[in-house]
Order: sequence, then structure tokens, then C-alpha cells
Amino acid sequence: MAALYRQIKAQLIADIASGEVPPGGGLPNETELARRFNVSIGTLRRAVDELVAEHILVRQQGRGTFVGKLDRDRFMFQFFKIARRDGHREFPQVRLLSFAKGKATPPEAAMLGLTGAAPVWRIDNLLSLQGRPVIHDRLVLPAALFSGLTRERFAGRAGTIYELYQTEFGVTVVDAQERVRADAATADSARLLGLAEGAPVLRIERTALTFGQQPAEWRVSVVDTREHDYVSRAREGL
Amino acid sequence: MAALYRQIKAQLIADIASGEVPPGGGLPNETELARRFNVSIGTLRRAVDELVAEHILVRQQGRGTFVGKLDRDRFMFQFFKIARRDGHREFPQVRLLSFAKGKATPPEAAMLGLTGAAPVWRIDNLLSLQGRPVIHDRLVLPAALFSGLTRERFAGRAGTIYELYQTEFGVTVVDAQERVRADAATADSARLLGLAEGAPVLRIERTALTFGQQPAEWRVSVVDTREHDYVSRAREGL
DNA sequence: AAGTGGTCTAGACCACTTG
DNA sequence: AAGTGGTCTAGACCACTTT
Repeated sequence: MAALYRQIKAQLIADIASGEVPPGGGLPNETELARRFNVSIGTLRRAVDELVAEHILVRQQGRGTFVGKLDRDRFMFQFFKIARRDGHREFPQVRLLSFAKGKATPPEAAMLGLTGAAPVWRIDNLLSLQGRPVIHDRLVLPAALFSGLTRERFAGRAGTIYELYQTEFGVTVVDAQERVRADAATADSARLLGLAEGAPVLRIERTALTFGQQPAEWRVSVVDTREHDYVSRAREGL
Repeated sequence: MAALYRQIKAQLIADIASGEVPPGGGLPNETELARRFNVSIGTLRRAVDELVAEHILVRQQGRGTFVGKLDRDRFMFQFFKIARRDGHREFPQVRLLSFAKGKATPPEAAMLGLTGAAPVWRIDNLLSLQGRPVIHDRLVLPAALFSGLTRERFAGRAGTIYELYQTEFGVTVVDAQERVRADAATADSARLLGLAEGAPVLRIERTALTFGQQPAEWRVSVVDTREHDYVSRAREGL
């Protein structure tokens, strides 16, 4: 028998995932929510506490509780881990290199939890920091989650890529697993990043997850780490 | 005016840092602690909740609350991020290569927050997974925090290195910042790891922190990522 | 002034571990 | 059976934001 506050939390997640409460939108106040769920305000708060810790909800004293938007600030804070050697961090400038539909290769299907050769979008981007290309990204998206995606909609997005997923397709990225290793630059990456072929580069494979641990994006980033680092912290939240 | 539960938390941290409550040792029960601090049990629990979230305390229902030991399980969970490509994780076998005292170089002093050429210990280890060397570690410790350290005490430790810091010197590592980049293997590292000189390797610089964000160790790890990855998660705790 | 989240209280009862 | 932490209640009052 699951704890009450876990059930409340699950219901809140369901309401967000279904789009009933839109990103950026406000929830009813806590007294009202507690009444609606028929629990004490302490129990309601405990459910919301966990969602705030997971950055899914954001509380603002005196204003209300809101669904966290995947805007630049949050993307930089939670998902973008590249920083200049001296610690400087900035939002990257993104240039679209290619956009195509295809069938998932076996490794792609494995990383995205797809069966067989399911349709996927493949998108290549070149990310620049201070005007110089530093990261070469290859995104692979399950087409089933992003039906109606076009090159124009992707390139014409207003905010971050994850914000596009969230507001246009109802796909909210809540977590990501990353595997990092050193690799020798391929001819392609070397050309894009201004490196010699075979030069050491960082290779990051990220699986972005939406609610229920469902994979929503598989991303391979090749990073020129001559001037930049991948930064991580043992204790992230809190 | 800080919140009450924050004050309780600070007091609990002080009691742990001073060694009044030893690692692995149990705290008084919650009713007793609440009485002692003159707060309600809810407030006391909130302070403990945060310390549990930070892995400093561990609760066991029906048994009590204990100071978290930096044993193998916790080290693997919180600080050791290298895993085999297939996901397999194991505790590394550590071989001591060298152990020496010296004066901090400027970069070392900067990373450890030391002034001038303060005395430091420098320790080199070779870490093996499944019997094959994979990681070359250089540890730099402020000698002021580890007075009485000897090669014998270091090499003769029973558990993990962080457990030695904790139980023998009262230095509890609670967090770490890591910067990761790709680099070309030096002649030394290449020889130790069985690589060609100049082969791409992962270079991890870790500053381990004790209470109050004080640096306790600076560690540079050179990793052969032909068969292994550095694994990270966007949402670590919870 | 009204409405929101933030802190704190003083209990009750449940779930789990140990003797 | 006794002792521990885990959940839940039904309030009170404080701090902050907006009108």
C-alpha cells in the first residue's frame, strides 16, 4: 500500500503529463489542492516538495506554484554541463546542420527503448560558444513522440530544444543519463570543430528521459575540450 | 533570521564534524533529540531529512539514525563514476605507486584553497578493474588536515580511502566537484595503462569537499576509456 | 488588505527491527 | 513487548507578493 503523498504526487505528475496543467501554468493554491485530494495540507506539501526537488514544479512564495519550464536558465542549470576552463558558462549558439527521418539502427533502438526499426528523426547541430564551434551534436528522436515535427518547426523554435519538446509536443524532459568517454576525432567532427583528425575529443552519450523513465531523446555530443570542460557535481540537488 | 530547522541542522553537522557523534555511530532517537533541542518532532525531522538527502545521515526504520560511513557501497554510489561499457560496476583494486610530501604548487594551492606553498601529501595510485589497470590517480592532500599520515597508515587502511580520512583524521568528504576533459596520454600514463603515447584518455579533476565546502583532496584521474565510461545523471539525489 | 507559500506545533497511529 | 523511524492530521502564525 503506497503512501498517500506518493499517490498525490503520481496524480500531479499525471495532470502535468496529460497537459491539463500547462508548462509555466500555475497550480491551484495548496489549501485548494489539499481539499481537492482530501488530504491534510502537510501531506499535500510533501508531494509537492518532492516534485520541486525534481525541478518539475517551482514554488514562489507569495505568488503560487508553477510547472517548471525548460527555458534557458533551467537548461543551463540542469542539462548543459560544458563550461570554459575558467568557469565561465554561457548558453550555446546552435546551428542546424541536417534534419532527416530514418529507421532506427539497432543501437539507436536499444538506447531509446524502441522495437525493431521504428521511425526516428536525426538532427545534427553545431554548437558555438563565444562564436567558436565547440560541440557537434547528433540528436535521435522517436518519431512516434514527435509527430508533426518538421525542419521548419525545429529551426523556427523560440526557446531551447527541450522547451520545444515540452510546449509543442507535450514531451517534458525530467532527467538524463550521460556516459562520457575520450575518443579520437573523426574526419567529420575534426573538420566541424577545427581539430586535427584523431585529436582527443570528449564523447558524451545522453539519454533524456520523460515521465516514467521513458526515453525521449538520444544525443551524442562530441566536444572539443581544449578550452572547455564537462562539469559535474557529486551532490546535485541541494 | 534563519529558520529553526536550519539551526538544528547546523548543530547536528557541528556535532558530527567535532567527532562527538562518530561515523557509524547512532544518534539519540527523534523524540529525545526534539526534546533536547526544544523543538517539535516535525521540525527535528525536517533537519534530519535534509542531512539524509545529503547522505550525511542514514535512517533505518525500527533501528535508528546513524552517521553515514564512507564505505565501499557509498563510495561506489556517490563518488566512483567509472563503469564498464555494458554497465557493470565494481570496486577497483588499488595499488600504491608513490607517496611523498612536498610544497603545494600554485595550481594545487588554488584548487585546495591553500595560501602560498603550504605542505601537501602527494599520492599516486593505479586502479584496476577485473585485474586490468584502467585509472591512474594522483591525490593531493593538505598536510594540515592529515597530520600524522604515513605511507604505512595509508597503505594499511582497512576500507576505502575516504573511510580512512573519516575515521582516522575526522575529515568527512560530503561532496565533490569534477571537471572532465579529453586529453592525449602522457608517456607515464600510457605506460601504466597499456596505451600508446598520445592516445585519447579521459582526464578528471576532482575537488573533494568536507563540511562548509572546505576542500579536503584534489585528485586527477587519467582513465582509459576503451572499455569504460564516466557515468553521470542529471538528477542525482532522488 | 488579500492571497500565496514557508515554518512550526503537538499530537495520533502505522511499519519495522530487535530482544 | 518495547523501541525505532514513517506517515498523517488540523490547525496556527510568519514572510512575501500583488492589488
